Parts: sequence; structure tokens; C-alpha cells
Amino acid sequence: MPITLSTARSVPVSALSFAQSFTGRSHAVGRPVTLTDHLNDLQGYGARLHYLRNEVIFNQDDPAEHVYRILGGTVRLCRYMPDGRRHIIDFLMPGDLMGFVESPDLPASAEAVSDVTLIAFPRVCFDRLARDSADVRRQLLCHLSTSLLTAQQHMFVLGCQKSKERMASFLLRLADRMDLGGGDRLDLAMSRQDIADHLGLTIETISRSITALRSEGAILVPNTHQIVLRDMVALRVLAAEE
Amino acid sequence: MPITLSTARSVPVSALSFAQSFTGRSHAVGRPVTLTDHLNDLQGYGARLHYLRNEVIFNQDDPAEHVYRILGGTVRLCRYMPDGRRHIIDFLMPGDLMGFVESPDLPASAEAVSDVTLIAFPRVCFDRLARDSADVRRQLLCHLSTSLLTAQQHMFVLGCQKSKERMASFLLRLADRMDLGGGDRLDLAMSRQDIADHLGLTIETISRSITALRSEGAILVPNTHQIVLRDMVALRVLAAEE
DNA sequence: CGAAGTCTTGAATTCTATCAATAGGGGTGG
DNA sequence: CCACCCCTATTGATAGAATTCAAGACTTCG
Repeated sequence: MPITLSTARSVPVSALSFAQSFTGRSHAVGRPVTLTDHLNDLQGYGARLHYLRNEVIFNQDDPAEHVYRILGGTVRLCRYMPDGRRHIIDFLMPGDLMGFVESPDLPASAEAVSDVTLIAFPRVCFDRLARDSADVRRQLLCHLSTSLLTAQQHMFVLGCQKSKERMASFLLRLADRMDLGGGDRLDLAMSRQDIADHLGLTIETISRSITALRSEGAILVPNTHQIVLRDMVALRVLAAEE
Repeated sequence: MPITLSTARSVPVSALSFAQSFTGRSHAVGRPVTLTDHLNDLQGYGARLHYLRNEVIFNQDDPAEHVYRILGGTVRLCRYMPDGRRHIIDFLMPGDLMGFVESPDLPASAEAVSDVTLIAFPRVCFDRLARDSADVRRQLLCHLSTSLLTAQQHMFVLGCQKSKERMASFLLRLADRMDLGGGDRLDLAMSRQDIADHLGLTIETISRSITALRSEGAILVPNTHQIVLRDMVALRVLAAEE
């Protein structure tokens, strides 16, 4: 059973505007210190890396030697099954972290959806940080807990929802993570195929779901890779969020 | 969004025969010390509780004040959505732990599938234990990581597999957790409806899947609540494990 | 501008859900 | 101990949803 796993996001995007400067010195004041802040303390050990669209960042069975913080672009975290089926566990975006799961091997592959910039920290450095700081450990537990919560939410989507409902859930979550509300333009970095493999549907069904949401007036689709969430209430009802 | 979460198993059932004696003294030697062992050190603070079939152990939005170790019986961990749909995140069995997620509120309800015996430890006691012991913290990270791995595996089942494949995956996992192999009788404590809500199918489809697997010779069904895994190879192929 | 890749739409098929009826099983009371 | 009843599970028929197969439209990029 060649199964492993590795990641998940945890830091609210909204909190990142501060840390984004990435000075490597002491943390911003007036807000909770995040795992991201602590990672910044490791700046000297981090390698800034770039990946082109569709490049592989790490492979499913590679040894887990780094932890990552994404600075720019979108990453897809996926698992390939023996028979070739692919499941996209999650999409990771700027500010998200990955590679924190305790597992000798990585349980998933990470690939660049768009061009990606990230910082890779050696695991041994991070482990030292965790050993010496109670706060880092606490943040790490929160990070994993949040990942688990996200996973359980997605299990509900996959297990209980119909195609249109899944699409609504996906769009709402994406908007939430990008700190967008109704009316804003949502940029979809990923292809329809990526969305399909994330939601457990086919590319055709994704396309039809989008068409259906549009004809109901819930969304606008100015172009293929942008969507406007026009009727948040309708979307939330579909996503069973209220 | 009244969503929370709380639990997951982590300790291999096989490791529990040792700890099962529950003496509360020092740990058995010659094998890794588990989170379960550490919990045993809290014996004096633990309350042994009993629940009848279908009784609620804790509710979705209760404050998270305890961590639990299951001694006997089967627990279902479920989430109820606003519209009434139910998703069973996982079934927990003797030796399994729950309640370790860092979240003020519990993200799921726990209910007794069969009569259940468990020990509840106050969270504050456990937190103290975690504060004072580096090994507890390490085990806790492993526990959460394992939970996340399990969740990701189940996402694949829900996202990619057909009904018969889901049933095969479910039976194999159950057998694995109970330390059973091919030929042994597998006791199903849960109802068809429970299985359906776990696998994202209906009770009728569960029934038909079982019938199909039986008529293919993959399993035997001596009675409604027992199943013999007759052809492990066929089941593993269906479950995409090889 | 052309070509390759991606997305949308349509039609037919397959799978699962739904509706409905029957069968089985466990527990209770006669 | 058996009969009955209720609850659960199975099976059948039909409807609905998503997939598959196929064609055409739109983008993107060389």
C-alpha cells in the first residue's frame, strides 16, 4: 500500500499581509503569532524555489525532507492510484504550508497549477525549531487540526452532495480563502479537469454545473478562468452552509 | 458555519493487547510507547463510562472538554448538516482514541453503535501531560498525522470509487483494523444505514453491493452481521490497493 | 493565422437513488 | 417455546443523475 500524505493549509490568508514582508526578524505585534511567523525565523535556512506550470514539486513516495511555504501561485496536492485514477486532495495557495505530516514518506504529490514560488525549509531545521519552542508545537497542532477539519468537510462534499452543490461549495471555499466576497472576481488558476478530480466528478459535469449555476443567476462567468459570485445566499444554500 | 471536529484513531489494534491490562503504571518494554500508554498514566483522572446502543456520547457543538479512549464496543463519529443529511466520518473501535483535535468546539457527534465502554480524561489533564512530556507531543503529532492520512484515503474512496469498490475498501479496512485476514469472520457492529452514510451511498446500494460481492465469490455472508472475506486478492483489486 | 489544447454542448449509456413490496431476524409477550 | 410484531435488510421496477462517447466552439500560443 504505497500511501502516504503530507500537507494542508492552515494560516488564514488575511493574516499574511503582515508576514509577507518576510524580514526574518521578530514577529509583528498586535496579532497572534502564526506558524508562518515562526518559519520566517528560519529564513536563513530556507531556499526560495520556482516552478513552472505543471512542474512536479515533490513526488508521492519521496522521503519527506522539507516543509514548504507557498509565496505565489497555486499548488495541487494529489494522489495517484495504482490504476491511474487521480484525486486532488486540495489546492494550496499563497500563505499555505505543506509538508508537516509526520510520515517518513510523502503521501501525495505536489504539482504547480500555475507558476509557483515557494520557500523550502529542511525538515531538520524545523524539527529543531519545534523542539525548542512550545508555541511552534502548539501552532503545529492547530495546523494539523485545521487540516483534519478541512478534510472532514471535504468528505461531506464528496459523500453527500450533488454536482451543483459540490461546485457551489468549491467556489465558496475558494472565495473564502482568497478573502473575496460576493461580486468580486474569482480567479480560477486550475483547469476544469483539476476541479473535476478534486470534486470527484468528470470535466463534462463540472462544465454543466457551471452552466447551470450561471443560468440560475448564482454566478457570472466573464471568461473561462474567472467567476463572479453573484448570489452568495443561493450558493450557500446549495453548499448546505445554512 | 457550525462545523467542528474532534477525533480519529491512531493506535494499531495489535499494539493494544499489552496496554489493555490498564495498570496505570510504567509502560511495557520492548515496543514503542504509544499515546495510549501515556493516557494510562492518567488513569486516576479517567472516568470509565458506559453507553447503550444509539446513545449519544457527545454532541457536535459541545465544548471539547475530554479526550477518550474506547475500551469496548463501536462508536460512530458523525456530522449532521443543516438540511438533515448525515455523514459518518469514521467508526471507532477498542483501542481507538478520540477528542484530540485542537478546536474549542467538537466538530462531530459521537454515538454508540453497539454498547460502548470508554474512559474519558479531562482535557486539562491531558494538556498538562502533553506540556510535560516531549514524547506525548510526538505521539500526538503522529496521531493527528495518521488521522489525516486516513481521512485522505477515505476522500479517495468517496471521490473516485464505485459502489462495489467502496464496499470492498470498507471491508478490507475493517478487517485490517480488527487484525483479521482472509477466511476469518468479520463482525459488522453497524447497520447497513450506517455503512451507507459512511460510504456516501444508500442502504439499497449497500445491500446490492454485498449481494454482488457474494455472487462473485469474493465474500460469504453467513448472516446479516457477519461477513467472511473469501477472496482477498479480488477484494484488494476492487479496492485499488494493488 | 493556424494548430493544439481546453472547454462546452448534445446524445446515449451506465450507475445509483428512489419508490414499493417482500423477506428475514430479534425480541417480547402470551 | 412459539407466535407475533417491529425493525432491518433484500429485491424489483422505475426514475434520475452522472459518465461516456462524440462533435463542435473557444483560447492560447507559436
